[in-house]
Amino acid sequence: MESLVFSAVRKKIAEWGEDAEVSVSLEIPRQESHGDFSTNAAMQLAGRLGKKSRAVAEEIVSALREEDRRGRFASLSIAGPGFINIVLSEEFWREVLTVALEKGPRFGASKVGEGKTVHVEFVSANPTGPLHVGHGRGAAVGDALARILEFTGHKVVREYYINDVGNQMDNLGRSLFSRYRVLCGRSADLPEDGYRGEYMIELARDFRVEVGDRYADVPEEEALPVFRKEAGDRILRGIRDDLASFRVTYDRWFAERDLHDRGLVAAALADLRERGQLYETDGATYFRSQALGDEKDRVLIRADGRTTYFAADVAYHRHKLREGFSRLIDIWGADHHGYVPRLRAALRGLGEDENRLKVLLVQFVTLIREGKAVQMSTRSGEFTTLREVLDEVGVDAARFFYLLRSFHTHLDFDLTLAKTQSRNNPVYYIQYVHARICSVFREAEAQGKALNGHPPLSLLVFPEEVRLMKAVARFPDVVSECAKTLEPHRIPFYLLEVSDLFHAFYHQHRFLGESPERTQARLALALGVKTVVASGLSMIGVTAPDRM
RNA sequence: GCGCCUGUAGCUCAGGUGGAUAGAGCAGCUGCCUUCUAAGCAGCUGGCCGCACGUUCGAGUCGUGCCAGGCGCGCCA
Repeated sequence: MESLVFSAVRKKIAEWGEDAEVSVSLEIPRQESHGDFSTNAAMQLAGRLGKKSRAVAEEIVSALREEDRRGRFASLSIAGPGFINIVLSEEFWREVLTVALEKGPRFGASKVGEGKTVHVEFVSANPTGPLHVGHGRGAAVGDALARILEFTGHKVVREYYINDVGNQMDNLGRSLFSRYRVLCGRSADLPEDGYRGEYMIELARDFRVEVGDRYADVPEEEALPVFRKEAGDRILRGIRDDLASFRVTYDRWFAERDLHDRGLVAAALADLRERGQLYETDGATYFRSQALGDEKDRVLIRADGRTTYFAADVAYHRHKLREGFSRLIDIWGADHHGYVPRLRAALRGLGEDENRLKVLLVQFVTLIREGKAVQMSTRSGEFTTLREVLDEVGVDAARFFYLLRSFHTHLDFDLTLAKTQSRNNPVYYIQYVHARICSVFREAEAQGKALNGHPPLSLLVFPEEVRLMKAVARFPDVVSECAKTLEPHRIPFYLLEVSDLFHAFYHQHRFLGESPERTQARLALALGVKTVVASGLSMIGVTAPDRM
């Protein structure tokens, strides 16, 4: 559709013998009265040709008229400084609606990603405590992107990287041991930087129910391996359950431990060493990251011989690239942004194409309740968990609110608004469209007017009807735009637009009670709307209810 | 000090590769339910797009410099 007009304009440019370097754009004007499409071609070309832009526009318009053998252009006009405004025939939009009805749930699906494999790593919170609201945003964004990429033909692997190695796990084990000892009636102090959240006490209680006081008097160093593992495993299980409740599932859970056990960290280090990227100072092994764009060189092996977290991460990304993914997408919290340059440096140091890696930094979330920010602090264990938010506002509202904002900006998550089951809540506004259409279909069925055969779409002539057809037709472009920019928030915004148009139509016109032909045509239109709404909602992981 | 993100209506935010009169929700004010779901519709009020230069036919959008907020700058993960 767009491409049709575009190529026609392009062709004219070529006929003039101009180099095609001129940047000509074709866009959907903000103002409805400026047509369905608009191009600035004449203004771009006028300077080059040394002619008046309106004169150039005249020539392009007449050329377009010749080109248009199938009568797709309802009108072509020149406006302002030389814009060419194009109005497509209503027949054109009916054709697109027909396509939407034929394709159903596959409408908007594409093959742009065919043959491409994408690895999406997201959340990957350390297994030291339950997921909080910030993780929820990463989960919503990562999952939505995965769904969008799949819909556009990519082969997607979703992965959770588990940081189950390092000081923090010892700390976690000690914290659990301490809580456990207290429950057993022994005295015990929490470690200095121990995890002091309420959940640790619950974990200790659960564990004690299973093993009794067996470890109560075992020396800490001896008990530690057991407690470290128990704590990590149990917390990870909780994370997995929370994510499942949030409708987020993974294809793989990748443990950092495995990288070490399989020798992948050593292999990555050896690789870098061979490429001359390492050197030693003060007993530690450094990576020459500064020369590759980082602000300074980074330690990979500490003076005491242990590898750093960064070393494992280098190995992890090297491993993923070697699996052959066309593209790696890492979704991180904004607090990790300083880490990006060193990781890119690592890829370059390994001789890999750093452009295969895309890191998306998701900005922070502030919970708002009754107009005031809810304070959070992971250290003291006082934070709002994802679970609590889900219990309070529900999965649909939570996912929707997380995705309603571009992840580049801070998110104020208004719990009070998300929770209201009223007209104020935009989730319901959209879901209501779906429920209303289903209701209409039920009623049509009951009256023996169900949709069948080939509805006479030529009866769709009212402005509200044409606007809806255009909105439905835009869906494939919205989806592919999301896949290109990796910006899922465009989906909810599109859905809100469609919903606006539908509710306006619904209020002004009736589906049933018109002539049988008109009823058929409008039911077809409703089905088209239902299709894109259901499809769009599924893209962001929100349900499309049949009734509300 | 350096780096990343952000600055648009009272509040929260949209504004495809620069385009024509800058949009939505909330909040506030008016109207509309004997008709397929009022979780809805129609309307009103509300703007120096942080500030200043620059690029050009044309800037919320691009560049530079300020100002403000958030987040980072470990042989932690």
